Amino acid sequence: MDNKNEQFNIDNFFNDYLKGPIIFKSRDALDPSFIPDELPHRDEQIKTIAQNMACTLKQSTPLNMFLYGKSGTGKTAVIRYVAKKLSDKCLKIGVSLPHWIYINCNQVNSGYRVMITIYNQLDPDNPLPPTGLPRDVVLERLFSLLDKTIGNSVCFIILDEIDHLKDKKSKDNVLYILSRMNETFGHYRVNILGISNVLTFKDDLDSRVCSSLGEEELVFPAYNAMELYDILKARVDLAFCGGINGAFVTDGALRLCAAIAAKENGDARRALSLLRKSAELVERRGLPKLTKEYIYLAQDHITKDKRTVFINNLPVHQKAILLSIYLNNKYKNGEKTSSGEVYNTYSELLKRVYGLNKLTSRRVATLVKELDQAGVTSSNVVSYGSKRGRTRMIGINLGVEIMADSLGNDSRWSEYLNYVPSHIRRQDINVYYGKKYRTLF
DNA sequence: GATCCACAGGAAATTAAGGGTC
DNA sequence: GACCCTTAATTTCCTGTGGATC
Repeated sequence: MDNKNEQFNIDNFFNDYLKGPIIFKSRDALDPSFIPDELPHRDEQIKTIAQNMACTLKQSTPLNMFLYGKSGTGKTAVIRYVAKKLSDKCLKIGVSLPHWIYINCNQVNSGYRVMITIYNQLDPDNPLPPTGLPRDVVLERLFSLLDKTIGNSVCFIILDEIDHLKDKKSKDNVLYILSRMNETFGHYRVNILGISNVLTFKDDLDSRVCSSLGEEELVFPAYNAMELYDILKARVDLAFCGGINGAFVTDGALRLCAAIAAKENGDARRALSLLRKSAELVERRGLPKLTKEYIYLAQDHITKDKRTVFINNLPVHQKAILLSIYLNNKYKNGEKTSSGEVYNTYSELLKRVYGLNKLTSRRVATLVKELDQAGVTSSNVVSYGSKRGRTRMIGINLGVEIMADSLGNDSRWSEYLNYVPSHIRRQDINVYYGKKYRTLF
C-alpha cells in the first residue's frame, strides 16, 4: 500500500513518541512570558527602573515612567522582573505589598475599557460590566475602590502597548485622569508605567498628559546577534536536557538562530520561538541533535503558519478584498493592480454571494491598508496625471500556493479562485477580435 | 499657471449590538 | 420597557494630492 494512503495510528504514534529521546527539560523556559533569574544585557534598564521604584520600600510613590523600544527588546520582561524582586523585598521587610495592574492595550484599547479593567483586576469578585455604565459612574466607583483597596501601598498600573489605545480624545482623557490621580485626590498612591513600541507616541499626546505621564523615560535598544546568542545560551541550559555542552543544540545552530532574529529587529521573542519550533521539529523526528537545517526549516514553518493563520482569520469582506487583489495580480502576470480595479472585482464577487452587501470604496480602502500593514500586500500611491488621476497600486506578497491554500479553505470563496475579473475578460475579447485594446498601465 | 482626474484619507455621523438603571 | 450608555463597524462628506494636459 502507498504510504500516503496508510491510516494514521495514534496509539502507535504515542508509543513511538515515548520511546524517542527526552529533549525538553522545561518548554516554558522558551516561552516569552517566562522570567528567568537573570536578564542578560538589561542591567542598565533594570537599574534605572529599580532606582525609581525603590521608594516604594519607604512607602512613597515613584515617578510615572515611560518605556520605549521595539517588540522583543525586553521591556515587559524587565518590568515583570523588577516587580517580582520589589514584591519579594516588601514581603521580607514587612512593608505593604504593592498592587500590580497589567493591561495590554492591544486587547483593552479604549479609555473606558482601561478604567473597567483596572477596577475588575482590583476587585475580580464584583466585576463591572464591559459597557452600559456612564463614564463618570465608572470613574466614581474606581476611585472609591482604590480608596478601599490601596491603603498604605502603591498601585502600579502597567499599560503595555499603550500606543494601541485608540481615539485620541478618549486616550488623552484616561491618561490624564490616571496620571493626575495622586495630585487631584491627594491620598491615592498610583503609579503609571507606559510601555510603547513607538518612540514618537508622546508627540501625539495632550501636553498636560505628556508632562505628567513621562516623568521618567527609558529606551530599550534592540539586541544584536551576540546579545541574542547570550540570551539563547542561558535559556538552552534551562530548557533542554542536553544543554549546549551536552550536545543537543549545536553552537552553530544557536548562532544562526540569534543571527536570524537580530536581522529581524533584534527581537528576543522571535529568537526564542525559532529555537523552540526547531527543537520541536527535531523531537517529532526522534533525532538526537538540533542542527542549522532545522533552524531554517522552523523559520519557513513560522512564516507560513503566521500568514496562513492570518488569512484564515480575516473577516469575510477582507477575504473577498484579498481574493480580488490575488485575482487581478494573477491575470496581470504579477503586475500591481489599482484600487479601482480591486474594488470592481470585489463588487463582482459580492454580487455572486448570497446574503452579502458590498462595502463602500472608502471602507475597502481602509481594509486594503490593513492588509498592507500586516505585510500580506504591498502598495504605494501613484499619480497618472489628468487622464487617470491618483490611485493606490497594490501587489501581493504571498506565493500562489499560500494564497490558494488559505483562500481555498474557505467554502465561500474557494470556487472563485479561478474567477476572471470582467475588465480582464474585456481585454481578452478585444485581443480576440484583433482590436487594439487601450491598456490601463 | 490653471485645470483635471481618480482617487486617498481624515473626521464626523450613523447604525447596530450589548449592557445598565430606574 | 423606556431610556441611557459604550463600542465597533461602516458610511458620508469633505479636502488634499500630484502628475499630465491645456
